[in-house]
Amino acid sequence: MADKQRRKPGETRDKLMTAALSLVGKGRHFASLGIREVTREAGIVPTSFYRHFRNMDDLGLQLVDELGLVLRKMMREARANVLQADKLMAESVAIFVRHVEANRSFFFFMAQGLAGESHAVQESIRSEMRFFTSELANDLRRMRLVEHLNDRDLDMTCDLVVRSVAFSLTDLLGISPDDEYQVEQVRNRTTRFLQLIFVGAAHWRSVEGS
Amino acid sequence: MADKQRRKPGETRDKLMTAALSLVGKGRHFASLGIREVTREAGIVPTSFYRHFRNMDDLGLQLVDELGLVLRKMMREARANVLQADKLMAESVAIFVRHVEANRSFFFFMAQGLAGESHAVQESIRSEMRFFTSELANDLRRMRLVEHLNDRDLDMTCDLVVRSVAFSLTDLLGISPDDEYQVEQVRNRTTRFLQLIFVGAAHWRSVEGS
DNA sequence: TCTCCATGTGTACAGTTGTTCACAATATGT
DNA sequence: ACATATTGTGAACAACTGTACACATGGAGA
Repeated sequence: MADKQRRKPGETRDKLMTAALSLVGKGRHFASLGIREVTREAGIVPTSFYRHFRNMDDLGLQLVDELGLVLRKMMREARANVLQADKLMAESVAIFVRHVEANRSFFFFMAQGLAGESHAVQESIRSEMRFFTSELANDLRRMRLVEHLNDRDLDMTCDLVVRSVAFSLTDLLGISPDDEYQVEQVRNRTTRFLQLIFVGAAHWRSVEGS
Repeated sequence: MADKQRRKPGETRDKLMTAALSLVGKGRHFASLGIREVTREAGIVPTSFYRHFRNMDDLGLQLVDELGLVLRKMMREARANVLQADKLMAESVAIFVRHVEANRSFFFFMAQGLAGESHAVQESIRSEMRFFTSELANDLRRMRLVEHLNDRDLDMTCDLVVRSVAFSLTDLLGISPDDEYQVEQVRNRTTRFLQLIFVGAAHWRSVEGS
């Protein structure tokens, strides 16, 4: 296959991606990063960059792919740990916050890419979010918590949920991860957002005709 | 006062801000703009930049101020035109979309600044959103549409509304403003988001204790 | 009217950028 | 074990960057 890797499978490649991510994590904006800057951070000579990426946009796209893995891991953990329905939202939010803190740079990158980056990166992130939305819809359907909603309305609900959580990401990244008080604030607010949305979903049919 | 202006009150200053905004409107990210680039676009010599701004971050902050004016104008129009409660949300969303199309570059800048920009710009935009949220809460209170909610819950609801609309901004900016079909899609989806939220708000008390 | 000061210009410079090219090292397939 | 394709290196380049300085200009307050 075209997938047989180089001698050490993408060691420098990883170093470059990690370096870019690290710069983003330090507050730099991905759009303002240059090739030389990234290679410098990675401890690599600038020319080597081109062995792995065509340009910075290319690197961005590959970062989105890795971001996808992070998101999937998060989803898996949520599926495994969120069992009883009553704590569903609070726990999901807690898991989300934990993953954000564990992969801060990745989520920085995601938040930045959502608005304004190279159109390709933007579309990829949006696509990841759509995937997340549809998986969430599947889960909810399976848990039989929303049987009165048709597919379209369920999808809308999940879309709104994912968006709200994604927006909370902005809050979360704006505060220090050590400021447990503020983190708790974000957790609570996000949880209440979700509760509000689901209260709306529970009573949605009754006003659908209006 | 310290406000007595230069001979022509901030003509070049405006040219620089407009130039930066125009570049952002063309797809560039604000964080990646340079002084020379902006002055070139404005038809000004690079050195002149320093007569008006200390650096690009400074210019960004002043752009946020102008953005505030745009938002206030939008709010005023909404207040004047949204009269009957039944069309409230659809009409508000329509007004929002119209303003975005009329000031595309400004909203591009806002969407970019929400995540990642200089911390000061980010905080300013967030502050604008908070202001918007509290004004919305005041209006709803005055219209007596949400009398069963206490202040805290009303504020949460409005917060979620503003966030949802702000996220729709991302959708809106991702499509061509001429693609009326897609714009209509965004309008409809956003409206349904708001309806879902308000259905939730209407039934909120009943589950508050849970 | 004269003077001052905010504003705009031109030149200059050292540092950085993206990218090319020829070359060195090395793991892989045979 | 050898040839080859893949990966890393160093030097080089022209283009661009932010910023400093000395200077021109013209409106406002006296």
